[in-house]
Amino acid sequence: MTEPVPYRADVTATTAEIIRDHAELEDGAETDVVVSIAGRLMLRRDQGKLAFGVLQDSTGRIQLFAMAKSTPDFDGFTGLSIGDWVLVKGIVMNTKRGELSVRVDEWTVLAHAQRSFPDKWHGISDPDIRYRQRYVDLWVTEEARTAFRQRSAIVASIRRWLGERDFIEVETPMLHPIPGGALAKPFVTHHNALDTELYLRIAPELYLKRLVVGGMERVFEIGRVFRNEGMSTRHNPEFTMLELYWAYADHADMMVLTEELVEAAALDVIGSTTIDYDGREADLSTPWRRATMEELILEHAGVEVSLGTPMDELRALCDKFGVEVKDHYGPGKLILEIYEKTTESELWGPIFVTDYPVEVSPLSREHRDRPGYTERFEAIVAGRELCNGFSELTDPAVQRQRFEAQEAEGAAGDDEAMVVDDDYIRALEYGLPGTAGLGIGIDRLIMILTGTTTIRDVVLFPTLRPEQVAATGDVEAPADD
RNA sequence: GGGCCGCUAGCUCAUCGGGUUAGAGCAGGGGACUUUUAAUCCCAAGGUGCCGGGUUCGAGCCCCGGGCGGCCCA
Repeated sequence: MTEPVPYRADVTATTAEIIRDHAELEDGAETDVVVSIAGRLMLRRDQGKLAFGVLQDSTGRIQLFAMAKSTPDFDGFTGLSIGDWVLVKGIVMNTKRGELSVRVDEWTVLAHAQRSFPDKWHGISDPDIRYRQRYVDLWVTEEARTAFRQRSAIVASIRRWLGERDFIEVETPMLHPIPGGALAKPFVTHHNALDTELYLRIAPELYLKRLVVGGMERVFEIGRVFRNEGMSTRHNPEFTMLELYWAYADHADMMVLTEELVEAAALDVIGSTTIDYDGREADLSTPWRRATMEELILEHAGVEVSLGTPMDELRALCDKFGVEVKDHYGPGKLILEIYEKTTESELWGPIFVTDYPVEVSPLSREHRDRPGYTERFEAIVAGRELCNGFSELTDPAVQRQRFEAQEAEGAAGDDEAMVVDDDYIRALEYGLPGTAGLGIGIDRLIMILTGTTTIRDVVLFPTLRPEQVAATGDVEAPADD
């Protein structure tokens, strides 16, 4: 047992409030304003019969000023460790050198830091420690605090914006009997009571569209999805997705909504539509450019392709560009592969890439003017794939064919292919009006708006290999298998 | 999965053509100091050099295997 800490503390002010309310205080002046503030002691400078400290709370930092003649247990105060939580009560004052301070007239330890805090100047530079011990990183890394505060603000802004437009927020299952709604490998788990396999959702899509069938004309969900795939600076196995569905609207409406939503979030949180990202600028102001996938392939790869292009020609192009293809790939898949290999990484955006082939878009409705293509778009913003949206496929018979085509791909070895979801088809049979859908990667959006190039810097606890430190007492060693 | 790079004290980093006892700052412990700003000064302490093999009279350093991380690629 270590020393007990108080159950509660009476805090009357934050450091930010004090700084805001006393900006004009003259050097050496004292006020009669008494405050109680709490936080961690981040720095301490003992000076004989005086001591200075820096207290940090969730809003900022302020100096503490202690005097041997007036601070109770002065020696105890100067004996505090960096990282200790303290409650300090005293007047607001300014030192002779003009540093706004709280005089330590009373103080209480709220918790002792039993472990040494990181270097007070360099902080933590080891990314592994930053991610594994976020509880320390958040104290010592200003950028981390800022990023997560902004993350919260962005999500709140999106919720508000959608609420103002009569979208209602829902929560659909994360445990799916059939993984669906995206082309991705799921995590598998087991439900004991039902004795059945369940999958962590790879997308909420099919449930949300069931809700449109159920009469929820404008519906959205912000939640975690899980994909059992590799990790990188832009992929975490679990990430946050916004999906929304809008009855009576089509993909063109949805592109307008998308660009307006992103613009609004940027203005709301960043205060600007111009962002610096990875040393380059992007202008998020509406409208964004729209171009078909094939137009963009022509621009960037210099080749003209379409679903009418002979298969051997498409295969030859894939070969030329170094794309690995499988025998069962149709022309739509080949065009997508060419796009991804030659064009996608060249795009900076914001831009809507439109008219994806039916073959690679099993849930999208066929384009009203271009057979074989869909009314689907993805947005590229600051070189990142940000979202995916389309006019939803509403015809149950066609949806069944698409699912079956997917199953055939699965049989051919594609482990990301979809399987038939009979209940979803049953829902469509009850009638789904023309509806537009959208999925936005919230983590990616936050990266773009906050200028962060690693998803791990916008996810509080990114997925890491489990730590295995035996004997140090840091982490229990896992039992041998 | 492949390539490159890294791993030294709680944290940030040194050290070397293989050579007594692996250094420093910060943090932590002692002490000095009545206006500091990463305060300063003095003292003491702090290490399985990621792990396991190998080469060598001698390995933190060279070689092999493994672990973890980063970046790039698939």
